[in-house]
Amino acid sequence: MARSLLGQRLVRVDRGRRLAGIIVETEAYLGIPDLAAHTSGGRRTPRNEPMWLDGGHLYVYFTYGMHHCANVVAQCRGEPVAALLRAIEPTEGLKLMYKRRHSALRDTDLCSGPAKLCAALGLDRRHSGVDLCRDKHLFIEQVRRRAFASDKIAVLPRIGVAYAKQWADKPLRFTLKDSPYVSRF
DNA sequence: TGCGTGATATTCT
DNA sequence: GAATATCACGCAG
Repeated sequence: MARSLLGQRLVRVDRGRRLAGIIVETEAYLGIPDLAAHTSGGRRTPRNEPMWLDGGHLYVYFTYGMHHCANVVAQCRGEPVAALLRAIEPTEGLKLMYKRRHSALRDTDLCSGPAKLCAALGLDRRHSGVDLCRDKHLFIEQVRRRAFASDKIAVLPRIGVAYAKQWADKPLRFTLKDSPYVSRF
C-alpha cells in the first residue's frame, strides 16, 4: 500500500478551501513485529488506537514537542499496519500552505517532510482516527489505477529509526524517483 | 552539527 | 498519582 499511495492525491477541504498534493514519499510500518512501529510488540494505547482500526483510517501523532506526523492505516481491523506520509508535491492551496509554513521559500520546501506536510495542511491530533474513505473534508483521490512500475520508485531505508535494531535498515521507504518534492534526507 | 519542546509511554511509588 | 526517558523532526548556524 505504501507503494500504491505514490502518485495519489491527498486532499483536505479546510473551511471550503481545497488543500492538496500528490503523494511522493511514504514509509511502511509493519505492525507488531516492527521494532520501529508505535504498535511494536502489540502496544495499544489511546494515542495509537486508530492504528488498530480498519484500513483507510488516518493516524496522526504529536512528537518532539512540536511536530505532527500522519499515517494511513493499511490492513484489516486488529492488524496495526500503516504507511507514514513523508512528502507530497503541493498542487492546490499553496497560498494558505505558505501562510502555515512560515520558513518555506520555495514550493519544494512546503511539504517535503512528514511534519512539514502536516503543518502545511493544518493536520493535527484532531484528525487522528478520521476515516479517509468516508470523510468529506479529508480523503485521498485516486489519480492512477495502477501503482508505478518499480523502475519509477526508489526503495530506501527509513528515516529516524536507528534505535530499531534489525528493523532499522530495512528497505521500507518509497519515493518517486527524481521528484524534487521528496524530503531531503 | 546541535538543539528546542511537550506529549506520551513506561516505570516508579 | 508522580517522576523519568524517549521521540517515525525541522531549523538555525
